[in-house]
Amino acid sequence: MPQMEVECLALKDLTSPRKSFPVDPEEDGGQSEQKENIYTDWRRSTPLKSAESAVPTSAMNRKGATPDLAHITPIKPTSLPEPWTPTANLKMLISAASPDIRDREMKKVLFRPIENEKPPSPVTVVEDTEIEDSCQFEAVEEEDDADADKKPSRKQKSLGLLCQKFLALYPDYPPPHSSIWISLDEVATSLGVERRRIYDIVNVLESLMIVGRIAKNSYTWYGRQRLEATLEDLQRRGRQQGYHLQMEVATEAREAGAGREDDGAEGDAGNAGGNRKDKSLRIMSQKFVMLFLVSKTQTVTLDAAAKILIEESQDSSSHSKYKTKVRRLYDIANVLTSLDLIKKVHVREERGRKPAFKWLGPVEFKNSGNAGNTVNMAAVTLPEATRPMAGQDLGKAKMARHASFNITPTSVAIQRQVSSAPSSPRREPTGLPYQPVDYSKKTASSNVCRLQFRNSTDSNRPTCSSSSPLRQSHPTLLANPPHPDYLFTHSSPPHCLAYLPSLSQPSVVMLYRAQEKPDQTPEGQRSSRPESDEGRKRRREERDEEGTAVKKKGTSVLEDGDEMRAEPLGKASECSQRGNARTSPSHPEGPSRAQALDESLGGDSSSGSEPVQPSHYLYVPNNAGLNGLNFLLSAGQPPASLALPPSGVPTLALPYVLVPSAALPHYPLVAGGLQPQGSDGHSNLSFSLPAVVSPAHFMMGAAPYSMAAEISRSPLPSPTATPEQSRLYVPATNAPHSPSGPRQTVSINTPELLTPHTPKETTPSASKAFFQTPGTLGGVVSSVPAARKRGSAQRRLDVGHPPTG
DNA sequence: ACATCCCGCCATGCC
DNA sequence: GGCATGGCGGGATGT
Repeated sequence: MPQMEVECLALKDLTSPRKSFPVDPEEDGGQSEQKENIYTDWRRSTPLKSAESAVPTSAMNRKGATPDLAHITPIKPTSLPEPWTPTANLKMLISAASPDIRDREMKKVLFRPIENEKPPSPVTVVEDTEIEDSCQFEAVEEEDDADADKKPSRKQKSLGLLCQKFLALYPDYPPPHSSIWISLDEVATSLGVERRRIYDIVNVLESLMIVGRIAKNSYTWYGRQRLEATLEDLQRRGRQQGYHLQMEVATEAREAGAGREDDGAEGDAGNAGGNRKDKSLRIMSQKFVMLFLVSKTQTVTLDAAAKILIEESQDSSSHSKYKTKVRRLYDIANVLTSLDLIKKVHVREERGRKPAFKWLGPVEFKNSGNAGNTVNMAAVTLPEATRPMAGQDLGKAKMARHASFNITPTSVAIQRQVSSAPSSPRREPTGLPYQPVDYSKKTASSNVCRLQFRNSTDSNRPTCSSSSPLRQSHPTLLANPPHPDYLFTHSSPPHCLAYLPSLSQPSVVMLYRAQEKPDQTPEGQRSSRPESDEGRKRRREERDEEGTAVKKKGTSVLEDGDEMRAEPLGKASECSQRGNARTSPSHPEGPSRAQALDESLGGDSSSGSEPVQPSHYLYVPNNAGLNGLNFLLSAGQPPASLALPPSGVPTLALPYVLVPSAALPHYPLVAGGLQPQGSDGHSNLSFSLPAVVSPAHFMMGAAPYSMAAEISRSPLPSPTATPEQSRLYVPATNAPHSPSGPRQTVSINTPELLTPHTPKETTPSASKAFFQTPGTLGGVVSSVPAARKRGSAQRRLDVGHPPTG
């Protein structure tokens, strides 16, 4: 049974011998709270998006598995030959795959999108940077294999890239109840970077509640579920703090306004001024975001931000402070850029241009009432327990900790308790909710998350995001399945059809009827999708475009220093273009994946919504095991609906059919190899499938995270499977690669075929390189491991004492 | 020359 | 004192 279920957990768990998680959620919670380390098992299980497919590498299991150790920060790495890394399996798989292909794909993928999109556009002016940036991120990894090793360029090591890799490891919208644990140490190892870097990323992510700190070395991944609520909250706080005024002022003269900003808050107020925390990147990140959210133009120059954030009060230090601040802002900006929340632009001034960042995220929140948003976002999806922030409550509480935020505690910042030293586990009443609890339960059974289908009709949107019909229909993972047996449950009558009793194998079958079009408007659909990679990418593209446009305009428009002015234009344009995304209250985030998908597919994106055929999705169990799985495709929905992210990122919630290779014939696929049968029910896949037939499995569309996990976990007998799987799991990175111009169809990889083409798949994640920071890791993932790199300090220490285990 | 920002020293704070 | 965090800024890299 356990096997069957979809797990949220990482493959590791699976792989690891002791996957079972003994811990009860509650228990943990209690104890663990106190002890950071307690979370032992959990941590281990950090599920990565990337999922390593379960490689037979039991060996891979984390360090030996000493439970204790495990949960504890793996400080001294026992040098195991291979430390378990979240991505280890993946890497292995990848490795298995031909490197050549990988590389090729990677490159293609990485580079293309951006290039394609932008190239034509004349816009050179302002944007350039943007492009560059994006390129940076995207460009990365591949090299590693070959030459990169030698010399990872600086860009390859950039925080932004690293962040993307990090993000790629986890789903944007994890199933509500599922908790995804993140072990900083593991992540650092898997990404091949030193912890210090991870802290930078995590701090920023934490500021947006994308992750939450649980204990030392342990974080929980929330993904973007709470993001909107968090942003809303930040916006509110920003206004309360008068940032908007400052922004205005700052632009022109930082004069007056500047002084008062929160700095005061920071510095003095409660914070005890001295706390480091006050200066924390986390807080700075929130403030920085606030600036965008309150800015009319939503464009903030680095300079202005730095000034505002600095207590200007101090002249003396100001200069050095300024520099430092700017440096930090770059760090933050890199992370935010990776999240697609901002993009770099330049504001023109007389003298020249000033670096600035433009907010790409949602600005308007539907429910102005904070609660509202949150509700949508988090609340709905998340079970109460989970619902994190929905309430500001939590947030407030958390926020309260920081003096800086005294004003309005917002949920947003999850403040780890300040007090909590690094080590202290902060446990918030609700904050953590998800994680442990359900999880453990599941885990007991084997940590499995079950998929649940929701009806579109249901009001609630499925998780996080907007309500898109698709999304709704999509299965989501449930933390607590009513029954262990069921893999899927359908929440609402309408669509969800069947759930399968637990099958012994990973194979699952699900039938589901597609609903007709959801009530929702097309937009809704789009928006619905929490933006995942695709969405983001999409947005990104759009933005770029708009940006371009804007810039063009902007160029003229922008005047010195006024970022703001520029903004308006941009905004307008944006609105027009993709109004939904941003503006639309409901979908602040942007076009949904579906849309993206559509577009990418070439299908009518616009229509995207439309045609939902009465689809039902089949999920075919594969007794055979993963090997058996060949396909996952959505039967009913229009291709468009399938959101295959260009990037290959898995969309979490798409309905699919999983068909065994044998079965394929039965299902008409239009795509590539398949014949278009088209019988209605089964839609044809418009995307091209490479070789559909391939026995190997391929998965179309991203599987829900959980699913992926599931699959992955299943033992893959055949090596072949692995590579693919890996792909499947491949998380979508953030948009780094936007779909290249052409919509790529869904790329399905056949195992053997792996090839190609489909850049999407190839998402960076695929390549191991992707995960590793160039340079850092030796070729092998594990390499790092032995000793995670210690901070310099530690290193020093180490020098004295070699790390013991 | 200037913009970025990696790297890692070292402070902070908890145990 | 050990360790986890993370502030900070020198100096390297990119353009």
